[in-house]
Amino acid sequence: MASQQQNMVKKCPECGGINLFWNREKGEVICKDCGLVIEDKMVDFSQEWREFDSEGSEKRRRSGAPMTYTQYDQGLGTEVGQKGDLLRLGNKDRNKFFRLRKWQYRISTAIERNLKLALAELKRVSSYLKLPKSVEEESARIYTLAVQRGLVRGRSMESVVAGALYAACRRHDVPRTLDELSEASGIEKKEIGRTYRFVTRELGITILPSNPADYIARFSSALKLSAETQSKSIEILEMAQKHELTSGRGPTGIAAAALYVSALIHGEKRTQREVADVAGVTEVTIRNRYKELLDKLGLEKDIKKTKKKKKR
DNA sequence: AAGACGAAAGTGGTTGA
DNA sequence: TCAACAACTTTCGTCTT
Repeated sequence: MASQQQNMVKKCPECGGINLFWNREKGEVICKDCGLVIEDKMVDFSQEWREFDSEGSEKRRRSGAPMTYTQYDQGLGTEVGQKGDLLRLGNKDRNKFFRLRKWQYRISTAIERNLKLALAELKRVSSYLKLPKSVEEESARIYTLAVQRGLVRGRSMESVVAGALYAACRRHDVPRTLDELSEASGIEKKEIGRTYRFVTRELGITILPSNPADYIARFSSALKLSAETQSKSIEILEMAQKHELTSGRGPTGIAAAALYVSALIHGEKRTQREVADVAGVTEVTIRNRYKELLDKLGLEKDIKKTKKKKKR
């Protein structure tokens, strides 16, 4: 959880300058000395407050007691308001009772019902994808905000749930591909992408382009590759980034190609088809990236070496 | 026969006038 | 708002192992 906050950038890795500018809108850090855009894992923690401030001051009371967004009533009781219960309560609890009822009163029944259904769906998809609890929480929060803003209108509930999950995955550096979300939720890929973009834009959530390296571990284990192959592919990725082969390209394609090359080098050959399937890209894309990697990084020798070794 | 490779046409999204 | 554009996909034919 805290890992994302730990590696904040203090110095520019390029020129060592400390004159850094944090662009909150884009979630980027820019070095004013050399102009380098430092891509660091960064989460904008500020918008949570902005969202609630704009809703009204009374909502800020949620700071304090831990609440969970994965329950539609946020962990508070649902049967608040039964008059019979009130008589049995002491003074202290009576205050609590009034607070809770006041809280609940503010939530219209329509939103409540929507949330109840949506969060059930969210949990279903989340457990299907084996997502960590933190991501589930985050996506539930995003969805709740979306509902409060009326962003669900005109869109299917399921697609917004999928969009929120996708956004949460990206923010927590546990990326799932759109294909995986699509399979788990039964929503079309482009629909998820659309609502994802819409929701994040409307809520002012900034999301960094996902890092290809984040995919490696998952793809690697899906292909049953060795740990050496895995770490080699990370090395390849780092080299590729230095040669500016990664910008503008789909991260999954790059990760897949790096893994494919790495597997060749270590004599753990997988077909392009196999790698393409787990990465959710086509063989053609892998071929293109693969070719670029060989051209710019001069990896041909390494591959030839392992071929010769095999013959002996 | 299966996998690797490459060309051509199509798709959805971004960008710039 | 529309057209140009880049990245990626689909499809299909050819070459290699």
